[in-house]
Amino acid sequence: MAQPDLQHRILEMKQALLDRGVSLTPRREKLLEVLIASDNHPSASEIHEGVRRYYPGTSLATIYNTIELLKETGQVLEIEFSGAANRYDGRIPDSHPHLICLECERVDDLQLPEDDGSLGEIAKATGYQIVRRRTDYYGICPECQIKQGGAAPSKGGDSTSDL
Amino acid sequence: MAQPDLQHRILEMKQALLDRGVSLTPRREKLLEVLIASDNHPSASEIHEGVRRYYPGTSLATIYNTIELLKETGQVLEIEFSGAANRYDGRIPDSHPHLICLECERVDDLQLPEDDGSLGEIAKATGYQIVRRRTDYYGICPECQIKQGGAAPSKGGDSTSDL
DNA sequence: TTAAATGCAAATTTTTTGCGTGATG
DNA sequence: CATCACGCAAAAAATTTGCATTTAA
Repeated sequence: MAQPDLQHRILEMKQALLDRGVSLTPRREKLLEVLIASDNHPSASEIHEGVRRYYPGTSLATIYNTIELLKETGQVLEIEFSGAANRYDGRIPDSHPHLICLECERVDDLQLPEDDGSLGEIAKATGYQIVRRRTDYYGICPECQIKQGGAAPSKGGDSTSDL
Repeated sequence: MAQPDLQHRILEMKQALLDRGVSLTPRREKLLEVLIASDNHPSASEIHEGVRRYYPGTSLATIYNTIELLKETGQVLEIEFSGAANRYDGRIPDSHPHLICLECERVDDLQLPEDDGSLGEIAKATGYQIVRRRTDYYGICPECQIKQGGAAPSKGGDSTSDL
């Protein structure tokens, strides 16, 4: 759970905060730990609960406040949702695609590389100055497929091509 | 403004609603018109204002209600945002990429084709049953670049490769 | 006349903000 | 002692829901 690269990420984030001139309070350090330890892109509320186990008095506003600092320093990727709470990716803070389960709301990283070359082409074709890309794949995760009574996901089942 | 294909889209949407068994009330017909007439992916509130010009008593709840029907019949694409209102694409209701201006919040369709073949590969690689994809490019639109005092967008300027 | 459509207002949810207090360098 | 961190509570904003009424097939 405390893999070396995850520890390294925590150090990176701490350094980024220090470089920005803010102080590393115990609550903030704990927040970084909780964020990085989570396997599933936690929401602000989930981070709050995690921090509260160690600092029960912590308020949600402080969580949002610190997340804002992390966003400003490029140390966390905010995955925005409309009806639901936003989710945060501290392990890989740069834009990358995600898989989102419509059933259980889990968010997984997608490891396949994106075609970054197309960004330049799109800028050229549209005149937009492009800052970042968001790509999400919405579907049903393997666990939820099983729960729904379907056969095993079988790694290559019939993917709907509904889009 | 009332291009033939746009008229056709309205007819398609009406038929889809009828097929679903709901009635085409005047308010709903006007909503379709407003949605399709808008060049810039209107929000529920903007649609509301448009409908209100003809039916002043219309409530926002009715707008949301009808949008929900359109979503259920696959006749509108909802582009969700966290801090801001969701936007709706009735002209092209199937998943396709969008360009979103961080400055003025305009939303443009991106015409470049997406690689749909990769959906199957991703399903195979992850076990997810994939339903749809969302791809958004966030940046600064040509107009806002000019307003910000930069040189003309020049169709191919330095696109930031920040992501 | 039965069910659907609608307006209105309240409720929900997430995130932000204002203000006062306390810790810290 | 001046600033930053923080808790608390209120505010904001978008969307949903409950309920009563009107409309319409």
